[in-house]
Amino acid sequence: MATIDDVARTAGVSTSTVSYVLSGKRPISAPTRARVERAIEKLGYRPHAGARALASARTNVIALMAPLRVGVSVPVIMQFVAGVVTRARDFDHDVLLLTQDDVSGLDRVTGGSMVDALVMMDIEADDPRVPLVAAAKQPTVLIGLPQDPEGLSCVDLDFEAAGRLAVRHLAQAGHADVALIGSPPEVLRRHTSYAERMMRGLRDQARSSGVTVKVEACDSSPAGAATAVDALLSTAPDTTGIVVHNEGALPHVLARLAERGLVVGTDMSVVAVCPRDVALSQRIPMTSIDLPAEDIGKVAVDMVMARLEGEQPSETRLLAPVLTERDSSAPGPAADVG
Amino acid sequence: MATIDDVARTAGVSTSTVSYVLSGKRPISAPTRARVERAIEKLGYRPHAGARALASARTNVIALMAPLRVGVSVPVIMQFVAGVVTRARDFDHDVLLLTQDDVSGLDRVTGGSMVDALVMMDIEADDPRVPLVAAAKQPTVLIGLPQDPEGLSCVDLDFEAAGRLAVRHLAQAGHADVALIGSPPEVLRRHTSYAERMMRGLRDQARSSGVTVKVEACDSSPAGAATAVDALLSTAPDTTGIVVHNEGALPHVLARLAERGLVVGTDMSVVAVCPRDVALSQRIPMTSIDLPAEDIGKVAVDMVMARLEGEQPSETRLLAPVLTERDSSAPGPAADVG
DNA sequence: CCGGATCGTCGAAGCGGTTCAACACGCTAG
DNA sequence: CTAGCGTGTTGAACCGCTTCGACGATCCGG
Repeated sequence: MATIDDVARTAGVSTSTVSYVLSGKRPISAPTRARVERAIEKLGYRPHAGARALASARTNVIALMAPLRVGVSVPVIMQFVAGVVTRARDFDHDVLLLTQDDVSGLDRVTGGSMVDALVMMDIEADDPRVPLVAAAKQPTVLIGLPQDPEGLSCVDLDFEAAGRLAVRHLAQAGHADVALIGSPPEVLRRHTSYAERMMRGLRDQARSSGVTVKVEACDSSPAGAATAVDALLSTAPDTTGIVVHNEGALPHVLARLAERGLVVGTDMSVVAVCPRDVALSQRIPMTSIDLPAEDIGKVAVDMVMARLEGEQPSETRLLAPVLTERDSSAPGPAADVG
Repeated sequence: MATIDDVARTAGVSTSTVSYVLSGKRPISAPTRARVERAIEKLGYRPHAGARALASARTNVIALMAPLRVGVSVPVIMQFVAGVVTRARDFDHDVLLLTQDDVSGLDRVTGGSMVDALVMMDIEADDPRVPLVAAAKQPTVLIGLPQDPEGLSCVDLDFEAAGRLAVRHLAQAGHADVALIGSPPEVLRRHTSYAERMMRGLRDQARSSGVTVKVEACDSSPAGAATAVDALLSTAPDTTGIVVHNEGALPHVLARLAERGLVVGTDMSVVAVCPRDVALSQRIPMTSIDLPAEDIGKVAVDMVMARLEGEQPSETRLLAPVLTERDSSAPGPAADVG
């Protein structure tokens, strides 16, 4: 591999000049720049990342900590990841991937100066990683909200608003009894905050819209979905509107409703909270509140980069939910008959 | 951040001694080692990754190039990734994540010495990335097979054997007319080799088992699956055994079969080629040939690490397929009646 | 015609590790 | 008693790049 000295020699300039051509931090005359660039081209020179990191205290790498295994729905994770990686490239950064459970990885990458910044997904209410990154010298952005987001940078969908929006949509369509089929019990147990925020919004809006709301936790398996649907329909048989906030369970919920002879979009209105493509790949196109995972990932990177440049203060950003009506929801019992 | 010199000073030794304590490359007496370790502990010292990379020409990072977007099924990708990341940690390496389409990323990370080695997923027959990594100084392992794997390291499921196994299973169960519902057309168009290897094995075994085999490409959408099923059943109405090699389409294929009044596991035997958990989360537990994505990822890392240590020659490893009988396959028309 | 900016370039000092040759020391063998 | 050896430790060179202070040249106004 050619070094910067090789380039300098073949261009007939000093190494610092080459460095300045590369970084643009000092003015270089056009002819000199041209000679240097020709030399770089000719030698196929690539700056050594380690040397650069050592000298400049910048790695141009950000760490992304993602849950590679359980619970959270896989397509959603991938979209977050895709968003983060592509946006990072826009800032000329690469992404180092850490798994959620590798808590010591935080120390490793921050303490070892392997990365300039961190993005962490799937934050729990009382997340053990939060104090660690708060102590790190690298800025961090959390995807999801911990108990106390004070002084931290966070992004997420505004699930509380999403809950309100879903209920408002159903209530306005004339549904008087609605339900949530939500996250698996273990997610609730971990107090992943989105589930709780969702429920809060749901209940708020139910109260002010004057509708009843029943909540069922739901395993992502076919059996779990069946159990939840059955439980719901036996304890709240008047339910005509369901919000499903569980991508994994969604197809199985729909299957169970069908098995019980309920036609979604006619007998039962269903609003899904999930990524657009998941909503579109069900047996019928689902009315849904989009979970813009890729966008959230991108925003996370934008925020972390902002903090890396200027000394932006930390902030938490909640993205407004958007509901798209498709074929799975329809007017309910109390609807004005046009 | 404390440096190695700080540690040396507080331990009362030279920096090289600290370095040797850390690396174990020279014998250090117990008392000295203890003093150094205490100092490290006390100062919370972490070696600077960049400095280390510069001096040792080793980054302890491997690059993983994964398709973060289309085509290939998302859960499978995640399992590959999870396998790679966890196994990399066993070798004290971290993972830098590149997207498939970021071809220039290869140059960047190899030329810039950002990584010690590479793992690339989703290799196509005539993959443009192959010549690039072949020219790189870092060893590379491909997940999937290019046209000519000569001189390259590759891992994959032995799809040809999987095809044979699937047909043999169905043929032995008494099915005389079988079919493949396979990858989306665009995957075939890219000549991703697994699809072709699968078909080859399928046809080979069909010939020697004396059964007919019909092949349908299949989009992963509900509509695509319906089209494929309908086409199959109209052009080959005698089909009683289907191999589905398309995780995304699998649920929709099953749904369409049900819509047409065919009971899977009775009227129609279906063998899925997919990860175990996908097979288990369908409407009924599927007889399947496991696609051990996580294992493949791990093997890829093992191979790449082996090449990093000794000067192992490159090799290609095909994992033997395993078929697990569950509820979606049953004896067919020609079965001996017990 | 001179003093002082301005512009472009350079030299050298780090950045924080690894590693090699060398050395001090206490032993054993001759 | 000395030559020779192994063990444990050290000093210093080096890895490839960034960046700061300085310097020569050119240009301006006075």
